[in-house]
Amino acid sequence: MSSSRTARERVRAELTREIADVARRQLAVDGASGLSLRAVAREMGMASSAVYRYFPSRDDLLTTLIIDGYNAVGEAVESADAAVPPGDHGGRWIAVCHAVRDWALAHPHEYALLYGSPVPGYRAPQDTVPAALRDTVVYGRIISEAHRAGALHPPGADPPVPPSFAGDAARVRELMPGVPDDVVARSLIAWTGLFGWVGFELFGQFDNVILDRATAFDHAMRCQARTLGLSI
Amino acid sequence: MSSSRTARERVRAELTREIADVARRQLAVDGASGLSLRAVAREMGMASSAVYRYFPSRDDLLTTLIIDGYNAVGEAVESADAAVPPGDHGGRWIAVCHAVRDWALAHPHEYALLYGSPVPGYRAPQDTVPAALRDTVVYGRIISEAHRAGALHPPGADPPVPPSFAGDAARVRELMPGVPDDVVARSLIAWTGLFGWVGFELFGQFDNVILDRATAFDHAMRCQARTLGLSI
DNA sequence: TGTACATCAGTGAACGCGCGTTCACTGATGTAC
DNA sequence: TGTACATCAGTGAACGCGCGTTCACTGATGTAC
Repeated sequence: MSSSRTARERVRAELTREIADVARRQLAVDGASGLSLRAVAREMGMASSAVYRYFPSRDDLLTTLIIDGYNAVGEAVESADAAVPPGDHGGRWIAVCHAVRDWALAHPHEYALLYGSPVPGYRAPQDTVPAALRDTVVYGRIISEAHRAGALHPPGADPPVPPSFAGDAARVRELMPGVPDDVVARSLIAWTGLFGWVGFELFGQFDNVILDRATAFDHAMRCQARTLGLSI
Repeated sequence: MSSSRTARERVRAELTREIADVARRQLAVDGASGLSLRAVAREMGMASSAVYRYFPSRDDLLTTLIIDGYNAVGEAVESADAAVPPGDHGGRWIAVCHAVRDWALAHPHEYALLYGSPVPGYRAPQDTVPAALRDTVVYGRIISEAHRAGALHPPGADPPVPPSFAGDAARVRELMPGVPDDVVARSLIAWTGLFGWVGFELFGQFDNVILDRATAFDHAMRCQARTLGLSI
């Protein structure tokens, strides 16, 4: 009977999800290298060997968590972007910035797993790539649309783009169609600046120095918008 | 005899240093969470318990590595800065950027230890703070001197600095005396942008996208210089 | 609808490993008279 | 200068722990006739 077959499969899918959830909770407490299959099994109330019915190894579990994490950031960024009128490109940028930071503050260990030091001994498979690009796609769309709308007015001339940058610019341009090389360069700077700021805040570099972090962050990202040529 | 006393003390100091060196080498291979006192002892050819004569715990060893790491970056940044004429503030900024990136590429795991996700279960003591600020001090001096020399000409007006930023700006200003709040804000952006870029490059976010990394980095930091108002 | 068989989930014991840290000890090095 | 004593470095065994992964197994669930 096909309905009972899907019943078994549904249970399986649910348990798989539950294991990932438990693992994510442990990740949130102990960090990536503290994640262990045995601890997950313990919390699930099952034998450690049983987990292997669902994930063939610890690394596979980790890969799942990474993909889920990228998707979670991606979703947060997508809905933050969608909540702003499409023509308000500066507002969309700011919304995306706050979405990234808010998610990072809410899930620090998960953020560290995605954007921090790589887990020793673990090499991410290519499966993570599409999920990893989800937030970047949104960002690219904002820049691309702003450019097409003629809404980018950077305050000054950048140094001339070196010709050898062309190849990299072309690859990045797949995410922001129609945008010239100098805008690509500026966009990269703003994007890495966003994650650099969030990383500094999260990993302790701002301790005892920057205290009113929401204010500083918001202002910094508004400055970035200005530099990008977006009006806010 | 005081000379023999210092002889013993010299041996002790040397062994302490050697243990740290071995640990640093292992850190470079396995990353921070792969560092173990037992493995260090093994490579030193001594009993694992003997290491406790030199470092009271694994965390103390880690603290030493962190402090040494910050000092190494600091030194690299200091000498890069010193190699450029003091009046060439833009050149000094670029030199500092490359010093940070070069050091990071040469010591990726150590960089991750300093600027990446914190090691789970380890809390850095306050002893690391002065070393951690060494590179920042150099940066602050460049900005401060450029400002005093009237060499900062940012290309456009930033959004107005929110009044609640004043406290944080004052704290940062201890590292860059005499600099107004808006310059402080821009400086923070460029600084976090530098580390954000290096982090992206080191932790794999640029894989398959940015390939000619030296070119892209150099150009990006030159753009940052322009945004800061430095001439290059 | 009922029965024989195949598939799958979960168990529990085991393998082999490495870790941080403690502790009583042996020798060697330094100190005081 | 020589001897008795104190300090220190280093040993090796042990404690107690947790880990990833394998494997032969028991039952339960699903399938085919």
